[in-house]
Amino acid sequence: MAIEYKTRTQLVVEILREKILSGEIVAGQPLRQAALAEELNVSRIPVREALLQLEAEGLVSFEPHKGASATELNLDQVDELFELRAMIEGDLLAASLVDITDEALAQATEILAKLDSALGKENAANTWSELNSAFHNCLYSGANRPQTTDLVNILNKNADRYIRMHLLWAGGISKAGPEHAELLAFCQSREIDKAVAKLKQHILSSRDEIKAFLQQREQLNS
Amino acid sequence: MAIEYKTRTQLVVEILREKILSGEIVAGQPLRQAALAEELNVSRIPVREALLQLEAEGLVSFEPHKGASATELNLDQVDELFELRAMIEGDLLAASLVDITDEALAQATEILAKLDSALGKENAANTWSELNSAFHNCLYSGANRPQTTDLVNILNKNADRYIRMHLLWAGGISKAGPEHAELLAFCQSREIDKAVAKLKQHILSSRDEIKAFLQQREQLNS
DNA sequence: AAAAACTATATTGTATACAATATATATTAT
DNA sequence: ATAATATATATTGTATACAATATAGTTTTT
Repeated sequence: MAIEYKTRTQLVVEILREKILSGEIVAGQPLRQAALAEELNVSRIPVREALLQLEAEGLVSFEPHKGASATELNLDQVDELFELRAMIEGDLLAASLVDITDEALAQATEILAKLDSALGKENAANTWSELNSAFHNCLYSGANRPQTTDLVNILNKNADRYIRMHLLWAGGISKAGPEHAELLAFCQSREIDKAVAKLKQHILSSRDEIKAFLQQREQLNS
Repeated sequence: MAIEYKTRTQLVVEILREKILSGEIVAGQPLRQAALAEELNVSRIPVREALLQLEAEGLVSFEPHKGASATELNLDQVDELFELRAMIEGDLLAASLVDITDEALAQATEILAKLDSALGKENAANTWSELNSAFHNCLYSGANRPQTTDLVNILNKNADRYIRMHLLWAGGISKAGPEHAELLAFCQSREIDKAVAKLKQHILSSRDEIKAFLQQREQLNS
């Protein structure tokens, strides 16, 4: 595997994204360019460029002269995000299943096995969300819709924070395991309608769990 | 109306976006940072930041160490983009019509009148796309889905290039006028299903016209 | 004391200068 | 002559320095 030399901007993007997704950088808290630059041993230029890119991903809000901060979604926004995902990913899956390869399905099966075994272990949240994203992307690989796939991945990066938080604090998406297996079964038998329905239900049920968790936490803080 | 002082980066974003949408900057042609900086009387820093923002909008592709260029959509990508729009905007309209205000509908009627009268005049492409976007946003205003609305606007910025090109070179989206009127009528009578169907058909028919135009132009160049 | 005006400070925005990388040209080896 | 290597040039990436703006604190005014 060739080592890819990245620009400092790219490195900063990756580090900051991970910190936001993992919750190390708390939403709402201001992101001072100078402080980040010193911490990461770069100048403010790559930090600024990284913040702009993260803003495009929806993870950061950047106000001129005021500064940047990690974005925080309220309950309504979580609702909107997951419903958008359900619609777009449902459509993408339908398009994909028409001519998905057996190879892609086999790969999805492999990833699913890893996913299940990852759940109990340490550092579960990080590996889980990576594998989860790989699993879904595998199922969408037949669609041949690069722009839609990019969009789905951006939306997922946003949802990822909440999924991870839920995994860490509440012990995980309880129904995700069996739902993934059922989804994959419908894909393998090419039952498109059932697969799409299962996928949507899967996304919306994780939405419900996350909303319930957020609501509960909100009450504790008030 | 208060004068808003903008950063140089914001100004450069607006100027470059307009140049790309209007076709002054041809797709594929490299965007040299130094040249743009000199032309716009700024340093390369705001130019770089502007290019990054435009990349997030999908108007520019930015490769590390290689440079930036305006993106060019091929036929498949046009297809994908417009189908994505049809799905998302259809859903958004359905949600909006449930509790859209009479005020918003009245405003849409006003904009539609301006749209029709703008078609013949000079500078039609610029004002048309602005009014067109305002008209659609008006119809979606009842949905109260800020994230989806943002997304729709980004997708529209991308589609806009093709719509403008088509307006300029081929005399316009021939069916847009009557389609808009029919769409508005269904919205006013709150016939949600018919309105959504009309909207989707409207978006997809503009896709067809644009694809036909692109195909024709491709044959001329080969 | 409350509001307004004026500092001082912190922070962001941008120009300049230099470093790193890629591309084009020239040189050498086969 | 062609391919490979080396050099020069163009272009991008990033650090530093300075300018502009916003914020916090202070003083002045009412």
